[in-house]
Order: sequence, then C-alpha cells, then structure tokens
Amino acid sequence: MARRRMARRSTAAGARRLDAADWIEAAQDALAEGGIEAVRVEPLAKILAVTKGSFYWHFADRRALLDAVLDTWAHGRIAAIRQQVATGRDPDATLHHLADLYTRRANLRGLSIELAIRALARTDAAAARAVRAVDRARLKLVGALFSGLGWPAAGAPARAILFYSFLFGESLLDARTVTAPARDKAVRALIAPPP
Amino acid sequence: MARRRMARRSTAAGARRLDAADWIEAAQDALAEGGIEAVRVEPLAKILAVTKGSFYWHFADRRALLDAVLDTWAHGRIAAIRQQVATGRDPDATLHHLADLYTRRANLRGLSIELAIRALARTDAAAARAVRAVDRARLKLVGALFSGLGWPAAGAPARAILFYSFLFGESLLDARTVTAPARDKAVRALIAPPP
DNA sequence: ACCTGAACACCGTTCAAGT
DNA sequence: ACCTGAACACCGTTCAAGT
Repeated sequence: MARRRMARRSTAAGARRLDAADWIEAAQDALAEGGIEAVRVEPLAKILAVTKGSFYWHFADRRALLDAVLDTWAHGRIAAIRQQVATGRDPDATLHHLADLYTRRANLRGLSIELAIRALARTDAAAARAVRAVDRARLKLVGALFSGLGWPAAGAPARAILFYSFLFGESLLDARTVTAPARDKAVRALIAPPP
Repeated sequence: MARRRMARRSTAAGARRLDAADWIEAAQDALAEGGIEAVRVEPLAKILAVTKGSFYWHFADRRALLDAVLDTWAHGRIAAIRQQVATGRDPDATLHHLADLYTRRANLRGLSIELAIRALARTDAAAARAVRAVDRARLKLVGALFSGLGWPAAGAPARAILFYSFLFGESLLDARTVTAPARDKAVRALIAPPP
C-alpha cells in the first residue's frame, strides 16, 4: 500500500537542496505519526533542517501542502489497487490477498495516513474529493472480482461495498478487541462464493 | 447517538458564567464541524464570549479538555448502546434499528465526532483507551443480539465484528459512491439468520 | 533555483489582579 | 468561584536579501 521514502536525503557531502516532493514526503510521515495536527510548517522545517521560510518557495501555504499530499495519496492509492488486482491470480486468491494487504498489521503507516485523510474528508472538500476518487476506483475493481467469483451483476456491487467497508471498519476498531481468528472468520464469510 | 445541548446559555439577563461542561460542549461542536484541528482554546473562547484566560480556570491545558471530551464521549456512547439494545424488540428488529442509527444520514454530528476520535486514537493513547472501552461494550451487546438470532457461540462474535465494522467502514466511504440500495442489501445480508 | 532572517499576527499558557 | 488583561513562547505567513 505504501512504498517507503528512498535514501535521497543527502549527496556525497550532505546538504542537498529540497524540492516539493521532499516536503510532501515529510508531511506524509508527520500525518502517519501524529495525525493532521502534526502537519505543520515549522516542525517539518525543523525535521528537514531548513528554516520555515524556505517552505514558501515550494508551496503557497500550509493548505497547498495538504492539497499536494491529498493528490499524491489519491494517485498512489489508485495505482496501487490497479496493480493489486492485476496479479493474474483467480478472484478468490486476489480477494484474500487484498484482505491481508489492507489489514492493520500489514501496513500501519498506510492505514494511519488513510484514516487521517478520511477524518479530514468529513470537514474538508479537497480531502472528500480525494477519498471519492479512491473509493470509486477500488469499488469498481473489487466489484469486478466478486463478479468473477460468480456474483450476478445485481449482487456484486453490494458485496464489494460489504467487503471494502468491512476492511476499513475493522481497522477503525480497537486492535486488541478484534481477535485475529474472529477477523479471519469474517473475511472467509465475505469471500465465500454466492449461494 | 447524541443528545443536543440544552438551552442553558443564558439566564434572564444574558451573561451566565461558564462551567467545565460548557467548554466540553463547545469542544464537541468544534470537533464535529472542523475536526481535531478546530478544538483550540482561543477560538472556543471567542465562541463562548470569554477571554481565553478563563479557560484555564476550568482545565489545566488543551490536553485536559481533550481528555474530558474523550471521557464524556466514551461514557455517553456506552450508555447509548445499552439503551439501544434494551428496547424489548426481537434481535432482528433491534439490529435493523442499530443499522439505521449508525448511518451517516441519521447522525452526521455523532459520526463526525466518532471518526475524529478514532483518527486521533491512531496516535493518542487516551483516545485509544476511550475507543477500546466503547468497542468492547458495543461488540459484547451486538454479539448477544446475534446469539439471539440463532448464531452459535463460536459464530456470534465474528458476526458482531462483521456487522459493526461494516457500519463504520461504510460511514468512512464516499457518501455519493455508496448507493442506499447497495447499502441496504449489505445490511440485510449481515442480519440474515445463520444457515 | 532555493534558502535565510527578520518581521508580524495568531494561539497556547501563565499569572497577578479583579468581581 | 470565575473572569480579565498583560505577558511570553510557538507557529503561519510575508518578503527583502543572500547564494
């Protein structure tokens, strides 16, 4: 769900100059580790070892950074789900693979970012747009998998919503309260072929 | 899911003095309308028409206000689910009733607060504790409903997680992308009696 | 092309003083 | 018992000047 930042922090001697992508990267880290409240210009500048003034060469303001993070996130998630369903495996195996990928354990950082963005989407129009684009892509592709599993056109979309909603809902619940066996049992029930 | 604030803003002439509950109330409004970033001392003071200095009579700092909001939320949600399952109706009707109550449309404010708190729980230990207490209460009571529906002891908890996760997951997805019929279809499938 | 440094506004926090 | 007002630190934003 998330490729990690590359080691491009320094050249031979150490002090590379930054571009917009560096700030977006740092903002994503902050989002994952401290939520939306941690995405702040001065703390990020401190982490990147520049003055906060330099931020404004790359972005108009904090809002522009958030927009860039949202844009990067949406494009990345859409590219990811396309890859994840195009493995050549059968629908059943692909769905189980997806259920693993979108689990808390598998990708804490990615899920934290995703939840922060979805919470933001409640009160922020740009975040809501990013979420909509990602949801449409995922539901379309997951719906196709359930069709491949034998669900008729009338049932596959509802099944896709059920599957997809469950994965996010489960990631929202307290981790200690949802046991792995109960979770796996729920996943198997969801991926079972139509009656 | 949420009882609205009472009209206790003023006495005969207008300028009641505030107590901690007034600040918590205002913080909840801000949380629902602007997310965690909107829960800030000075803006709340402006809304309550006092100076920000007066805030510190009631709370040690912003963190103490957040803790009080979390505490109020957890106690309120646990009391609410207890009432919601104790209607005297059969398990099937009660589950359908719950599915309606925890829908986006039914309670925008309550869901916004809940999602903001769950996003916070990713990076905040106190929020995680509040979420854990609420999840345990809800899963226990919903699990009992599925038992009443005929699910054996080995299957009811997984079914409760499936049901409960779905409701939250669905509220996280883009509202325009999930159609009401697809959602209702998924709910009916979840509440169907065991095979 | 990217960064510093100084300036100013806004908000969290403290606290002595008011009612 | 609750609030004001002034003070200070921190962070968002601007911008002229540096390399």
